[in-house]
Amino acid sequence: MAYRPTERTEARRARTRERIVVAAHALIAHGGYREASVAAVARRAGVATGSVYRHFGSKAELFAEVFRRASQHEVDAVTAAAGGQGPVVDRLAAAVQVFARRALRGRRLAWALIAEPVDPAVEAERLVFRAAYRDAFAAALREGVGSGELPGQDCELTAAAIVGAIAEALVGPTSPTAARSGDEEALVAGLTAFCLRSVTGEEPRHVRLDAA
Amino acid sequence: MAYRPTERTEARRARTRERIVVAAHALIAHGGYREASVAAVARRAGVATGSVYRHFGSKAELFAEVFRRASQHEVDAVTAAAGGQGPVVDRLAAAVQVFARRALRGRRLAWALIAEPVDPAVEAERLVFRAAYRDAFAAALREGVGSGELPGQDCELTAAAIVGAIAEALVGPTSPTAARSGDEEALVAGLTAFCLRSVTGEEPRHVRLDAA
DNA sequence: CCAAGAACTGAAGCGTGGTTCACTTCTTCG
DNA sequence: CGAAGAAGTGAACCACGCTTCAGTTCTTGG
Repeated sequence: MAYRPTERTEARRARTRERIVVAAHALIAHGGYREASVAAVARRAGVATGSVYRHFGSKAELFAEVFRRASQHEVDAVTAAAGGQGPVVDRLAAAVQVFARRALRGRRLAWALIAEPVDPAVEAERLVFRAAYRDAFAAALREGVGSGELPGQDCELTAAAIVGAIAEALVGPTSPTAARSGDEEALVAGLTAFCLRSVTGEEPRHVRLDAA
Repeated sequence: MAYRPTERTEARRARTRERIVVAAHALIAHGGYREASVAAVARRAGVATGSVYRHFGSKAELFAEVFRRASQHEVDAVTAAAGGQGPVVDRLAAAVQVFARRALRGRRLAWALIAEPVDPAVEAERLVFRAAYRDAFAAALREGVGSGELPGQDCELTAAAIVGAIAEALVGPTSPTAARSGDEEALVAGLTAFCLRSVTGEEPRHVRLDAA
């Protein structure tokens, strides 16, 4: 025998792998899934297309890792904001704002993470990602309901609805013009107000309709 | 000259076209965009694949029409519910419930209409569709704010957020288990409560954070 | 019935983009 | 240095599904 992988070569290998992930991330953040073909990723990473398959079994596997990393980063920020020590309402407001500001800062990436069409393997990562967001909100909500700071409600449902509301308002196709114009702070403020009303508001009596 | 299209043949042509649209709709409602290949649509409609192109310039054109029809149907129902005569709060509740119940009844179709990846031409139809939903809610909200029934708020933003919240809770990947278990009425009730709180609730004072 | 022309057919064409693989280059160690 | 074997290369391959089109069938008016 003659050649055995050594620390040096493994480090180089790891660095190449990293370059591929970074390149894929950059391409997704710029032009979404569409722009991030395997060939383009390889070109940007400075390797041959075939080399991508030395590090990842498939395109989906590569993208799953990119999603996992990017989403972890985002979720950590929101979870931290929601999980502090102050009043629950303040923490929820902070979490909404962190979510919204970060999404607005990197809108293309946010869309890719939240809504852009991806193949099933990557979709599975997204599910984890969105569930983590939901859980961050749900945990704070449960705490608030438990301590009496918030009225009784289905915390999981409220949390999911909040995630959907933010996503729609920020990156959805019906995003109000404010999301595209410069007034991002107004949008964030409005969204915060919406979310706080939705968790603290009293449900008014209303007619229950049976018609569908 | 000899052959001129007559009423009879035009009627047949229209019927064939209709069968194609219906077939595409059925396939989408069953298995989404994926299952609705041109070949499958043609097979189900009882025509050759090539014949589809006698009626539609492209697959996207066909699907745009299918989306337009299906979405119009849904939006009409929501708009009617939101646009009645009673108190705004009741109408909003009714609109949410109509939206939710219909989506739950045909979940696969709802997903296709609301969230499933489609190509740009169809996406344009979806934009119209979601905007119409938003507008139905926004109109009622503006009325409520105008009459003093609801507290002041950015009605467009609230409406978009409500659409997002419903979509996420019903068909999104973070949809709570209730959406999959049998207890759909509880889900609808919870969602209604969320939406009403979000439009009627008082925004509590909270610390405005500057950190992103 | 026949000619003209429209509708229909379905197999072949084609573009796209992920994946493979025979070959080259590089690294290690006796 | 030279053999062994891993990493890297990129052109060719291939699957998939929309689209086309030459040939066929159907409908109409003379």
